[in-house]
Amino acid sequence: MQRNINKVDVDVIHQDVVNEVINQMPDENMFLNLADTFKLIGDNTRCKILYALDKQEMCVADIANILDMTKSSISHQLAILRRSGIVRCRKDGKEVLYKLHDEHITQLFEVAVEHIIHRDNLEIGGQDE
Amino acid sequence: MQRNINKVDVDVIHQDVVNEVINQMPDENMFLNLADTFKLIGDNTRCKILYALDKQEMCVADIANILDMTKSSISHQLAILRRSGIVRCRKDGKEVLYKLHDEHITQLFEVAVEHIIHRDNLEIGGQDE
DNA sequence: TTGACAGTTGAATAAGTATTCAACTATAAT
DNA sequence: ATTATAGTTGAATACTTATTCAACTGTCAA
Repeated sequence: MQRNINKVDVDVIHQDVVNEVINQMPDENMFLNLADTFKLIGDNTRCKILYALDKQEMCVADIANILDMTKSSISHQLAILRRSGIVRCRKDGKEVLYKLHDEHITQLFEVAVEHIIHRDNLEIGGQDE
Repeated sequence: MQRNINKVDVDVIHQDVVNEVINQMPDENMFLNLADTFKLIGDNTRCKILYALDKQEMCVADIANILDMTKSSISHQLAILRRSGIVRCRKDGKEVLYKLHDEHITQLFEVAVEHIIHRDNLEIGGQDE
């Protein structure tokens, strides 16, 4: 990871640990991509849209109906998803049909659902380890 | 998924499709949890912190050094991660040592990295498929 | 007990963003 | 041609949130 002007307000506590971890860190660009990817999915509306499009190719009006929202807000969110490349669309007469175009998104949802279930189980069961 | 007051500004285009997808949608709460989970990881600073803590248990000052940021901002972000339960901490003298406490986060990173690499390959190779 | 250090915290600021609204384009039907 | 419908888009608003700053707590050493 690239190091710039020093913003740190402390001396290093464990220089060896710091050095070792710095060597294992990917570059700044990879983190920007990672954060952007999660940010993209990290919105209630976009979560629902992606989940719905994973089941079925659909037009904007249908998605708006399923999510109980306006066409405009759905269209705005679809534009964001389209620009990022994780959904594709095609015209069919007056309609525009959207579909999911990324097998990894489904995987991310599956892992996250596991995470949530696991976390909630721990909460109910109390703090064992 | 629960349906409330109607915000939709369109009639349903394909009622059968809409009904089928609605039946497959998880409840609102699951989507809130999903979005919150991704939102948590969807930040450049928190991405780096989690990635670093995945390698090594560390104190706040070390993390601040690795990310080249102030202790204060790191501490704020660690508090968010701690509240969500994906990191744990323990005191050791004057230091507070943090570590990752969730095996799924590592998995999410791995899938997301695959996604990014796959996406970038497609961009370079042009629009095949 | 005094000083130094590691970390936390609350308030303020600044930057980002989701939704709304209104105006717009494009396609289809009469 | 005209009208209705599906969808897009830009600007405005309201809301969220990351970082900074300053003051604070708790722990260790002298």
